[in-house]
Amino acid sequence: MQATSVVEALGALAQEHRLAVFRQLVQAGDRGMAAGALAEALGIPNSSLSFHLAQLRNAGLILQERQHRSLIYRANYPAMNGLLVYLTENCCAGAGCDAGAVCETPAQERKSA
Amino acid sequence: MQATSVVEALGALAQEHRLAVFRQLVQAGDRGMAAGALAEALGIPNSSLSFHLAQLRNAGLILQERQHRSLIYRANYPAMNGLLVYLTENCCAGAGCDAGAVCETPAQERKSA
DNA sequence: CTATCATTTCTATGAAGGTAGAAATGAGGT
DNA sequence: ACCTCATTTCTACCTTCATAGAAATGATAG
Repeated sequence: MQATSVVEALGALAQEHRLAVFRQLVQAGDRGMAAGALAEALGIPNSSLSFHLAQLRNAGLILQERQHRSLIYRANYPAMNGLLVYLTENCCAGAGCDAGAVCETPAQERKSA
Repeated sequence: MQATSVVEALGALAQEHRLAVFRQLVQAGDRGMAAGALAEALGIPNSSLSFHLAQLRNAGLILQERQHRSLIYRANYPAMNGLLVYLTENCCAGAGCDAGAVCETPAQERKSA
């Protein structure tokens, strides 16, 4: 991962609403959530939410997919991991720190569970 | 860790220079670095760097300590871990993701090594 | 107590980010 | 074809952030 995209990703997360959106999607898992559902769940006006979703998407942190009438958003887990790894790279001058992926893409719950 | 402080921490890191500073300190380990050394290493004017250091410090990501004439800065590893953990909390709707501390405070290199 | 050095605060200026109502878009259903 | 609904783009406003030179601070050494 590159410094520029890390800054973008961090900047995308460094905002109350966007952090809430991202976490909601992280917790929603592979199933994702529609823009409208997010807006209602978090109490954010549609136009504002749309702005924030665009930022998160532009930063590569979330993925968009149309499903019938709604646009479904999902967390991009590999991107999140890249971020975490970047921050801890070469950590502590090599003093026994293990920096690795924290969360792999969930595979075992494709619209079942 | 609380949402507000997470936003602050992410905001602090979401800037080219501050991210560079933080990584430099993460890599410097427990030994830390003086403000002047950082300014020179990263090619940032003193006054600008001071502004950024204050932001990082205010966000709780770095620690300050006077050592003779210089102010030494060190990464706050527990704070960093809190951040990483927060992002991955309740990850993937409980689909087998292990979110935990990635880097503990380095203990084995106190001004030796 | 004074000189010196590292660092911070002050200041002004320019750029970027956040908000939310209203209008526009674009896909689906009938 | 038409209507409807979900979502996005447009717009305008205001707030916050980044920058860096110059002056001020605060600690140490002599």
